[in-house]
Amino acid sequence: MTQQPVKVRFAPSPTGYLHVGGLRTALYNYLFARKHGGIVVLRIEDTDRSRYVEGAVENLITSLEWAGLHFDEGPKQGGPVGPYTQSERTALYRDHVTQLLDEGKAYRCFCTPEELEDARARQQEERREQAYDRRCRALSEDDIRSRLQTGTPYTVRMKVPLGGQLQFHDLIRGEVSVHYDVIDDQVLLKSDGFPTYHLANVVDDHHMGITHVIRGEEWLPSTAKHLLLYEFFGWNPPEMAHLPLLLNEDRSKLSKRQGDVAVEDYREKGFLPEALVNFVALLGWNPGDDREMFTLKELEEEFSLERVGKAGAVFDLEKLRWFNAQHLRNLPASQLADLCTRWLDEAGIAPEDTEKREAVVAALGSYLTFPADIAAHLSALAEGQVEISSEEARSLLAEEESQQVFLSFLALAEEQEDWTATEIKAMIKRVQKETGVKGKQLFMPLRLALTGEEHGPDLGLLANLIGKTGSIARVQAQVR
RNA sequence: GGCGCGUUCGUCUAGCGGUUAGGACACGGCCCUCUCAAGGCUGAAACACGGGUUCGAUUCCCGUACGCGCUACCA
Repeated sequence: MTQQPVKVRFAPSPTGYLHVGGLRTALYNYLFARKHGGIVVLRIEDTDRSRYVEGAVENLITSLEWAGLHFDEGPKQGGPVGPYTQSERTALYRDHVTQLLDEGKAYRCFCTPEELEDARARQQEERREQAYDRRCRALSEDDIRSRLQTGTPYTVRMKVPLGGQLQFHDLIRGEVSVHYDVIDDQVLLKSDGFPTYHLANVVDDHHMGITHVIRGEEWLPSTAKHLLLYEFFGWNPPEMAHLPLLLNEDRSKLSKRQGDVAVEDYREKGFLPEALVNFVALLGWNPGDDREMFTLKELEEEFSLERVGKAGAVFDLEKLRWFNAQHLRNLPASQLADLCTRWLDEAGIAPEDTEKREAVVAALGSYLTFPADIAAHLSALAEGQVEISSEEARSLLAEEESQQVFLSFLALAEEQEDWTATEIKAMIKRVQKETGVKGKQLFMPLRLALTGEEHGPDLGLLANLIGKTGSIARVQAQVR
């Protein structure tokens, strides 16, 4: 492997959305490139025409950019080795197939999908190994010519050596060896003229100058085929690094059936890109110490493939929620207010009153896992009267002691000049002195009268946010 | 069925021959506190199993079990 500038790629197929596993693969590629001052390219692997999904590429790019992952080269921004969409590179693949055919390293296969299907079913039934029987590998020249003349559709398969084994070094797994006799004569060119993944990824990685292939573990078994192709073409293969899989709770490969897998699903649910990236980065990688909170920038400096583990990782939604709450809390008040803008508007807190909006989110920040959670806490601060729904609360408010507290509070509040949280706290202290009521008996009636809730942030803070007039009106409303 | 890869608390993980096996999420307790969150402290909780190698294995080697992946004219 020659020492050249690092160049990696994230090569998803446009199936409609970005899978969180794909996000992690993209992230690791991105981090590896950034760490080594290299280049990261986005390549679209759309060689399966039957799976074409409208708008999928745009969606993919939107999700990647939302996560903060920006590519140096790709279908949108172009680059020196484009195009970056495989369906636009078919001529290149055909040329390489022709070369292989000419050199006797590949052959035409005229078997129909039905025949292959039958053969497979039979092997399955007899519980034998499932592999193509290579019947077309031995076709005579005449045979091939006559079939071509009648226009019989065909595929092109690679001629895998009949014996021996191939060993390679994986940056994550170490030495891996595979025997040739268990490798199928893989189809390289489909009968519709499009290449399979196996051919296209090798041809593209080579021509795009990819130095490190970082991809999911599901590709490990076919890596031998890919390496064989490099050999056929006389090319230097890139370094290989196969990432452990992301798993469902039952430890199967993370799939749609068992929950959300699309990045956009998480986005819609109120997860922050910072949180999702942080969480997913730690699914398979760790910094070697106890740190867990990372920004993308920090990850760019810390990441290394050496610290990527080998075993699959269960996607634990509970921990992701925790990361979200942490990142939400780390946000400056202005940003948090922006995220909560919809609910602040609904609560009637004027958009121009940025000071109040930021004070509100600062007071409520530690209660939130998602921005939307703020709605549940805002009713206490909204305009108008509060509603006391529980019977228990109503009877507490009616108690003689509570009524004394209210009267004392009202008298002092009228004279109160400054309505800051600390002043209000001091004032409540005076209520305590006057009435002799303290602790829970003092605060709970006030809290209920002011907010209608029995739980919430510091009462001084809340009364400040409700304002002097509002506070007095609310307490007044509870006086018999 | 074949092949490959993997296996430390429920989950994410640290550990790279000698540790009271550490941290985080979740869970329990305590503290803080008017309350609820947050925060602090704390508790319970793991080396899949069997053989080697070694003075000594969670760590190295081999088997077994289990799990997962691949086995398409899908990626």
